[in-house]
Formats: sequence, C-alpha cells, structure tokens
Amino acid sequence: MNDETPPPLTAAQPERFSQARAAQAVAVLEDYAEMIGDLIEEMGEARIADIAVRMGVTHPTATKAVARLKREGLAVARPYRGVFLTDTGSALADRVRARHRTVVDLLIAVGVPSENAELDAEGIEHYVTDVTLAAFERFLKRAGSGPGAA
Amino acid sequence: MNDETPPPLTAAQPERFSQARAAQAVAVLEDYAEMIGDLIEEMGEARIADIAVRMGVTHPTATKAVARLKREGLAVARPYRGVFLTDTGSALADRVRARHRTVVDLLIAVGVPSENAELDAEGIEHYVTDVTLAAFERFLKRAGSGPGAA
DNA sequence: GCTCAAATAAAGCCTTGGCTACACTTAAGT
DNA sequence: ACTTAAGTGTAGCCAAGGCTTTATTTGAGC
Repeated sequence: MNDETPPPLTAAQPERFSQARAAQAVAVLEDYAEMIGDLIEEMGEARIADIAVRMGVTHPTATKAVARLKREGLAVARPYRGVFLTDTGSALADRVRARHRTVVDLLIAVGVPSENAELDAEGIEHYVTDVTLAAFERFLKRAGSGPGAA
Repeated sequence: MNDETPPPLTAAQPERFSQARAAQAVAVLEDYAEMIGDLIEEMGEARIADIAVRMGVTHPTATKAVARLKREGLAVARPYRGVFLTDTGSALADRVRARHRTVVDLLIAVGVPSENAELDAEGIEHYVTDVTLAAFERFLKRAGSGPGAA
C-alpha cells in the first residue's frame, strides 16, 4: 500500500484507541453501579426513578442501564421493585468509588480547583488503569508528607 | 417525590454525568482530527485507508467518521481523493495534540511509567477541561524547576 | 487502451445509550 | 373497595460508532 511510498508510516499503534474504546464501554456501567451503591447506602434501596434523577437521564434510560447491569451479573431486580447490587456489582461500585476519590485528590494535589476536580474526575476516572492509579496513590502519599503539594 | 420521605437526597448533581457524556461525544472526532493532521503532516495527505489503519477500525468506519468531520465543518474531502482539514479542524487538531502532550507529561511527572502514560492519556485527555489543563501546565512548570518531580 | 487490483463508497446490520409515548402495576387516599 | 397518581415497564425512534458485504472508481501494468 503506502509502505514503499516516500514517507514511512510511523506506526501510531491503534491499540491505544481500542483500549480507550473498551474503557468507554464499561464506563457507563461503572457509573450506574456506583450510583446504585450510593442510593442503597443512603435510602436502603435504589429505585429506578432515583437512579434516573441522579444520572440525569429519563426513566426508560435508567431501566435499560439496569437491564444491562443485570445481564452482566452486577445487579438484580424484580419488576416494580428496587434494584440491588450483586456481590460482584457491589465490589465494582466500591472500586469505582475509591478510584474516583483518588483521581479527585490527585487533581487537587496538582492544583486543580476542587469544583473542577470533581467534574473532570467524572470523565477521567474511567480511563485510569491500575498502574496509573497506583502511581497516583504513591504521589499522594509522597505529596502529603513531602514538599510540593499545592 | 422522595423529598419528604425519610432520607434527604444529597443531590449528586447530574450535570457531572451530562458533561462527561458531552465530552465523550466529541472525543472520537477529536481523535480523528488529530490523526488526520498527523497524516497530512507526514505524508502530505490523509487517505481513508491510512486513517482506518491508524485508528484501528475498518475503512467504512473511517469513511463515516470523515463524513461526520465534514458535517461538523472540520474536514473537506472529494470522493476518491484524500481528506484535508479546514482551518477549524486544523486548529482543533493542534489543540488536541498539545493537550495530549500536557496530559502525558503530567502523568509522567506524578510517577506514571511512560508507556502507561501514553495509553491512559488517550482516554483521559478528552475529559480535561481548560481549567484543569491550565492547572496541569502550572504544575509542570513548577515541578520542572522545583523539588518533587518524579 | 484494456484489464484488474486496490482504494473508496454505499448499503445494511448491530449495540449502546439517549429520547418520547404509551401501557401497566403499585400503593395511597377516600 | 375504588379511584387515581406515581412509579415502572415496553415499544419504537434516533444518532453514533462499530461491523460486513457489495458496488464503484482509480490508476497501474501489460
């Protein structure tokens, strides 16, 4: 194709984008799982209506999301009853919550205003891999006792 | 609805998610624009086939993306000819590229291994708002001359 | 100048994640 | 117990962003 033509392709490996796309695919589920976990903790159960309000979507959209969660084995629900998380779903929610906090803390630590940190973290967190998260935690620990924390 | 029932809703404002969703909507376009910019710079023009390979998608998918770019006024293309960026598209590509670099640099600065930094930045960058980007730049400048850079 | 392969386009399908409109349960009030 | 409103569910639509399959166009080679 173009391999022998003048400029040699510098091979920006497409896995990058594949990975980003894959991350995006689970992002929404993560958000819903976390939100449902919050609601259960706060109100004892998570109703479709509340989920919808919190996520800023309409009821049918929330219903669809819950259906996906059920299909993935993350949630259980009986018709016209509340939604609950499975152990897997609950664990996911906890992980997501912890990661969210770490991301927010890191953003603040490097000087992002708190309000913006919360907002940006919502999108960013889904793309923070374990390695990066670990680095964030190390940095926070270091910055906490060390010099240059903002 | 639930306002008067026992537990008071702590109002996790849904704008957060709306904003994240909106950011996600332009993320793909940004990636394509940047990629096309790269290709033009490297090879003089951006062919559909090359775009597809770089993005890790099939040709029709690249074609569709280009159609979207054209619709948004970011690119121009004549059938069976290469794809080019408009001034707007070019400016977007430049902005995206710069932002990408800043995000990668920041990740590295806080201790994320370079390989992971590149990978994660691909997803993260689209959610970094101007305010946060500015904070990143400030941090990098400070860390460059200051103490605690990893 | 014809043939044929490679590149592009066009068409049609799938899933996700939104939406509106409508149907049906539940549960509350009288 | 009946009525009725609120909450859920279902159906059907849309756009995005993938895909495969099929047609068309280009342009290279003979």
